[in-house]
Amino acid sequence: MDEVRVRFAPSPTGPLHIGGARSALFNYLYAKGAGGKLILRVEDTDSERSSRQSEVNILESLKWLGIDWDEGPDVGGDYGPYRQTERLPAYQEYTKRLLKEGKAYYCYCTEEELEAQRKEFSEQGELPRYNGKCYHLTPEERARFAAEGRKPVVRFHVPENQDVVIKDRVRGRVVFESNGIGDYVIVKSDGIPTYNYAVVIDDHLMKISHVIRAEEHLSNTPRQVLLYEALGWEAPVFAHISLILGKDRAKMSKRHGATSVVQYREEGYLPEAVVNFLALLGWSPEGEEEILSLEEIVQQFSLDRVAKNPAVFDMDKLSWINGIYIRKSPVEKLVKMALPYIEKAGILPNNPGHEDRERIALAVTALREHLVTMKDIVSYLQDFSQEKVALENEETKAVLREDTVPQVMQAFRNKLAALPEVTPESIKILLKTIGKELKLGGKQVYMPIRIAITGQMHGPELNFLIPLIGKELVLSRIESAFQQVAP
RNA sequence: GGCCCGGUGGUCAAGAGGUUAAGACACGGCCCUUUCACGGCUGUAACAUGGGUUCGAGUCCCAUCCGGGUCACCA
Repeated sequence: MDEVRVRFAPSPTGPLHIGGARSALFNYLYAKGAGGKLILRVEDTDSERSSRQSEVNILESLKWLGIDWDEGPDVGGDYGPYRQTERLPAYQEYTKRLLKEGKAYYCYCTEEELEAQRKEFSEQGELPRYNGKCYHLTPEERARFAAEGRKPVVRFHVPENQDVVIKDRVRGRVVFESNGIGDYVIVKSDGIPTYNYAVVIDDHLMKISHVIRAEEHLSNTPRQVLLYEALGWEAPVFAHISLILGKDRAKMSKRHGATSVVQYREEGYLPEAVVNFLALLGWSPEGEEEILSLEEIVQQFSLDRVAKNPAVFDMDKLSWINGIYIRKSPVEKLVKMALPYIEKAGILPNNPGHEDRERIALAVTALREHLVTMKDIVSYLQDFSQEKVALENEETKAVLREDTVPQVMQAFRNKLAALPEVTPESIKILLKTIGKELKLGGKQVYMPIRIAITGQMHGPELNFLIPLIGKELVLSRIESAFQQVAP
């Protein structure tokens, strides 16, 4: 069997979309699993919207996710260049051939004329498509239009009454009728090929064996297949994976929240978590374990287990997976991840010293079980740096008014003040001692202290919390709490 | 609207004619925990509808309904 060569071919018109990331991932998984190559090709033929900035964003997002490629605009390869705008001569050659063989023709229709045509078709209740008018142009007419200064496009002449068959690895055999497709533009008036044309030439020239892409491209595929036939080339194997939908079951878009990979990175999701989640959208492992590393997914991945139906993007599950990865990560790594958020929030100086890092490490250990994303750590930290505390509700106040509270708090304050080193260990002993000395257990000791320090009935373990907030703040916070229940 | 794809619990998703119709997230309960969370156990909950084919249909066929995609000198 020939070498497996797949490609991810984004158009650099914006940041990498989460759906694009999934397409890239599936291509990567398939390539790796088959010992093949992943090619990255930039489809920048939309000169209006393409930008280098977007291209950089896409490459960086992919790298962040851990998806790497064997050939591409940055690393080169034997089948370059890997940007379509740098491949113009290649397209021109085939355009000439198609023109010569009468399989394509120049079209001089203006936008107004096309608009009028479309209108006419739809008024007659017919499919609004190109009527083939310029196909019949005589050389004289063409010359006249050219003399007028009209810049022509090149249209592909679609053969009539033909079934166009697509062999799709996930959908099976899909058949379209050629009559439903009007003659379409393959080269724009500025000489740049359109998507449907450039993909075909590039996929062929780059020896792409499998085209794995989103389902939205399925309706385009017959146009491409027709081109393969006209050029006398064999089409690659297609695999159209279903779309990712938002909560309302419409294609994922901005109004569904974060759609770009960078947004997830900024929100504090771990790349391993995003990749794991994305893989599970449309693909399922054979076993029951769903928490899988990229390597494990590569091992298990198969197009046979890719679902046909679209998948709703389930934020809850992503959060759950991210939490799992946060808990799995070593503290050091989490500290490193947390740093940018903390710096940005201005909680700590920009070049945190050893002590600050210690403190963050403490925060991470105290909070890791509670975090959904790494960004969440900021609001906890901000809260813990306040001098005062707000009692959450009436219940917390009621607890602080209980009879045993004064003696507990007095003991706590005294012992804390006398404590030379505030560490999780020393606090743990301190709290135990209070319980023993006062012969009070459980809630009677821990709850008032917790409430007096945080204003809330729930939260991380006290022995972490107290060193994290620090002796001074703890004392001032306690004071502010009791002011709120003073008679 | 034409064409195309799809339709198993709220969500993801196993299932390749014969199963008590997996599992995961979410939700409820219990346990653990001096709180919450984490973790463990457990529960509620699904084959869109109607016709066929078959001894037997979630699985095959057809229709209907519903959802989505696509119909550009965007990709």
